[in-house]
Amino acid sequence: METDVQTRLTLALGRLGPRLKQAARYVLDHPEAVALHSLRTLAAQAEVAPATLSRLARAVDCADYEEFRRSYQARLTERSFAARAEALQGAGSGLMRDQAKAVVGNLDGFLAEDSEGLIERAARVLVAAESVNVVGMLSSFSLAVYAHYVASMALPHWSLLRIQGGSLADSLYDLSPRDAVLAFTTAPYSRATVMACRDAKSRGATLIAITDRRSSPLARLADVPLVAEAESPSFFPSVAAQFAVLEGLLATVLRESGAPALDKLQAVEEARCSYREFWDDERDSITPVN
Amino acid sequence: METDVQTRLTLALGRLGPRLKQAARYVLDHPEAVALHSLRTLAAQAEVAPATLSRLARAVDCADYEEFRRSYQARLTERSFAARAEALQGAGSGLMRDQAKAVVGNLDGFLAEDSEGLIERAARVLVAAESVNVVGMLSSFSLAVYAHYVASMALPHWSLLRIQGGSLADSLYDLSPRDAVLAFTTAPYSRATVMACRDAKSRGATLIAITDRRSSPLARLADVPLVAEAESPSFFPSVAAQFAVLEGLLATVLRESGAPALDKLQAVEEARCSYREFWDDERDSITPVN
DNA sequence: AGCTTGTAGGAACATTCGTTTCACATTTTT
DNA sequence: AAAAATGTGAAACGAATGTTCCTACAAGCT
Repeated sequence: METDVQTRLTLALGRLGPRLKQAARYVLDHPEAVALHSLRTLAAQAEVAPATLSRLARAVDCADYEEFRRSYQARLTERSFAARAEALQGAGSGLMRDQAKAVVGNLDGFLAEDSEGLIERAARVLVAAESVNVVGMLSSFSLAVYAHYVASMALPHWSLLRIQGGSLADSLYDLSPRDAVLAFTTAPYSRATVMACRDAKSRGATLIAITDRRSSPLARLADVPLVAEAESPSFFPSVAAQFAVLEGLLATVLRESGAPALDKLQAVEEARCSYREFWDDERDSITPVN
Repeated sequence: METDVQTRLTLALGRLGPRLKQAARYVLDHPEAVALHSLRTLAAQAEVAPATLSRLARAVDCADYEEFRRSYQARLTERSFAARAEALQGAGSGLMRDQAKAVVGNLDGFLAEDSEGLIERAARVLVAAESVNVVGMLSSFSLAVYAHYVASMALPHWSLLRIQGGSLADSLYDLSPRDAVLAFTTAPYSRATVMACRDAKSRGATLIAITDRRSSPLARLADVPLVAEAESPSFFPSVAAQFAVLEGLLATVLRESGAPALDKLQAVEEARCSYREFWDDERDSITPVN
């Protein structure tokens, strides 16, 4: 039986001690590092004693650390052959590659503008606002969900607007000029979202919009329009680039909100330790099926 | 002026002595050998004295042989979009720019593997499955929401698993080996998601997982693991790259499912024309405020 | 011829490599 | 509770690494 070292390593994870497991994790996540760096530098990267890696190699039935490493070198050369073949093949069949290229292109388009300045302005607005109302429908709903999730960990004055009774505009009746709206839309634009934003603006609220075109209804309406295209090789628009923009915005907001927000984030992180613990504990009892 | 070492080597070929030229030829023909083997073994392969390689490194303006080798290691690690990621760097050092770089980096990490093959395999599973169950919690919930949204337009046998009564495992009781699960997780891994997937696997269902590390519980459990890192300059993980992967997967699934799915998509598109119309009509009446 | 210049191989060098040993801490068993 | 078994890090070991001398050789010049 000639199984891959990477596979053997995965299977072995259960019966390894804590430090060996830590080393194995690092190796699983950074296979190329094994091939390219020395045992000692790899140990430093994994924050593990050199001897641990030597032991790890033998824990997966390698005679040597050298044998262990050779298998990763092989992996790397094979991979590069495959990549070369892929590159030679060109634009024909790589749907995933096209998708990735489109996403990077969309992101590029956003960065071409004064992205940093726009993000800063948007972040200041969101930090200063008395309440932030997140809106997004259809394909943009996932953006709204994500913004709400991150905010729920550190930003108490953020809330997600949901549809209730056909329209969500009702939720905005009590908006004041000191409030803000964070809205997401891509074509085809949701009637509900656009109407909610117009309503909010009419009440004096500040509007931050992440949208796909400068000509979109929200881009024209927004005080700070963040435009990232949704180009993709397939029928439906891509939201990945807009997610990147949203993440950048959220990161900036968290930085600007200072200590209180970060403290709260820390607290929530700690509260989640059970999950992390669970991950460590359970991995032993999970039996691979394939 | 920072040209590639391989290029500099080609240009230098003329002004090199016979043995140095012989060494240079071997290096040009076997670039990966420089990255993977030691100076001495490489010298043996090229049938050249060790010192010659040391000299060769300096002949192309490298301070060290180590610097020389590093450039070849980078070549191997180099990911298709690395150049563009570098280009994104630009002058400013803003948070948004770092975020964008991280996202592109995460995406590259995925493309570096046999991404196309994995996506194809995953797509075939999802198309063949009798039912597809989408699972994702916490920050990954947005991915699940998006997958469900796209599927709701064209793929009738897809459904989104939600928490009901504390656990979502209940929804999986009737899974058979002909069903599939599409799961999303990033650290900290949701207990509910992992348990649901273990349950599904124990019932024989096929598991497709988009996750952040090869050592994550789902990567180990999955029949087709799609690993895109969630690296980001801030505290919370980035899901943008995973969205790109998901979009690529969905696009492939739609292509594979053939005419029926596309017809349905078309129908839904038409049903949404009202929105598009609305957008066209309203654009004139909305007055920009900033 | 003699002298200079440039190139290459071999040996010695300090450094770094992977390995092993041993002592200590932790866990499990008796 | 004591004892055995296991996992781990620090230090020491020989082997291998990359570098730097030094010498030998060949070609070009006066």
